[in-house]
Amino acid sequence: MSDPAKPTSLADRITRPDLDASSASFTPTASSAQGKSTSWADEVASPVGGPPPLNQTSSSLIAAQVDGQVEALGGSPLHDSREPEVQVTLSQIQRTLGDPLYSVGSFEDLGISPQILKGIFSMNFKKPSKIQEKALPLLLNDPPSNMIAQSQSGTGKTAAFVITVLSRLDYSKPNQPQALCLAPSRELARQIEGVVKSIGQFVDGLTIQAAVPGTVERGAKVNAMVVIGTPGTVMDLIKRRQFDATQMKVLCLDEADNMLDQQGLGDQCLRVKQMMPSVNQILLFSATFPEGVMRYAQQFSPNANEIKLKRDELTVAGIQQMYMDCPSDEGKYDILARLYGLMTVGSSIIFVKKRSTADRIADRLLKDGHQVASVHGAFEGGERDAILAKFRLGECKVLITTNVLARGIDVQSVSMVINYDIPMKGRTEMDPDSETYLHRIGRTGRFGRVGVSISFVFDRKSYMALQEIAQHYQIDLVRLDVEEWDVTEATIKNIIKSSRAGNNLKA
DNA sequence: AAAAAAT
Repeated sequence: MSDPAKPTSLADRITRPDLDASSASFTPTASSAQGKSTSWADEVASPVGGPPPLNQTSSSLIAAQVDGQVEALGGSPLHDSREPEVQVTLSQIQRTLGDPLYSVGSFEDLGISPQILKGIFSMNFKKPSKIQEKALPLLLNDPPSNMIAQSQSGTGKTAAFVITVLSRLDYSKPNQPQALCLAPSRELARQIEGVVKSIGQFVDGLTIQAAVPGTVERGAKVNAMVVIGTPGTVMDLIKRRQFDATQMKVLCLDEADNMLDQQGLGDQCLRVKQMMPSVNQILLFSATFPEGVMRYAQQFSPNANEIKLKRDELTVAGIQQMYMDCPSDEGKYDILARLYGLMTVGSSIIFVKKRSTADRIADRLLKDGHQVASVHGAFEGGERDAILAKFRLGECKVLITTNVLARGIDVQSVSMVINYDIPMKGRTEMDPDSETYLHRIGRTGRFGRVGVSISFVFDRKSYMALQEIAQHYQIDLVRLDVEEWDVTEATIKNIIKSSRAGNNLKA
């Protein structure tokens, strides 16, 4: 699409066939439209063959938008009017059973036990979120039916399946594993374990156990009613006969698209499922279900009721998505260091691609006098638990990590997420990873709060990757200008302050 | 490349 009749230096540099500035999802800033900045990203965004880009974003506008969002939250961040409508598809079986497809207005209407209800309210849940009000009647209906449920990050998927699991247990068999939840990382499994403990704290006789590396001694038995684990460890324990899975009733995969898609993980999940002959309810939950994986998911969880979202309904409105273009790959570090002050207003997570980058950046920030921690798969299990515990407590406010923490982790004080490296699929580095992007930024803006995500781009490839992600979700990203640091800083600060106000609403 | 299992 670049015009060969106009072989400008710009066109030479950016041979970009499908970029049309008029349809680009990026929102250029004032400086780019004025041609003031010389950044290559501006050049990409400026007309190659199309009309000049619109110029509508200013920091004051951003601040106003964010203020409006905080306003819209009202008194309850748990009840977010911005959540999109979900599309519910009933399985054939469900249709013949009559129509349980109503929304409950309150947790009391679900008919769950008073003990579980007490646990729900003790977690400060007041009303069911959109996904909860749609999914729970189907999940709790008898006989049990399978479910594939999609909902945005931070809208209460975990609580939905935990309530279901607790409602399915036979409390006369305290030493018999009856429900299994699997997650793609140790940290997420631990977190779910915590939610089960919280919601189940008033349930008499409930037993809960984590099955992640290092939690089950060799030769010891897994004999809790609810087991939460990672696939490898669980498979291992079943094979060694430390874990009797024969009476298992409910199998739940959190981050199901990741669990079924990823080579290795998918195999392990399938094998675990095959070792559980009496399972009668298979639950798959995620914020993302790419089409290819969805088909496999439907095989894994046959005849499931489905709750789906459209692609452009996946992003959470409370997350202000921004980007910053950096002078070079190495130049990203200086920008990051300059952002440190803002990162500690709330808590922040910095995502990088490689473990080695996480180590390198963490070391350098520490040397430069900044307090940060890093965590990734090379750390020993106990150490990983300890670092995350510190982060949750706010004792450590800046965490540098890999995709290990991209999914599911719920730390409500996180007001900023930085994509130091844009997430990419595969080894070839050609495919932007839209799903991982969405999950990463979903670490902030949870349960109706506001947050900021800043993605670093530094060359044509990284810019185009981000551009593609923005187009995938049909969203605008706001450009932060390195040249106008004061404005940039004020803009971010404004949003983060709103985020903290949002937190206070909960109290 | 990272993750998830150890061996």
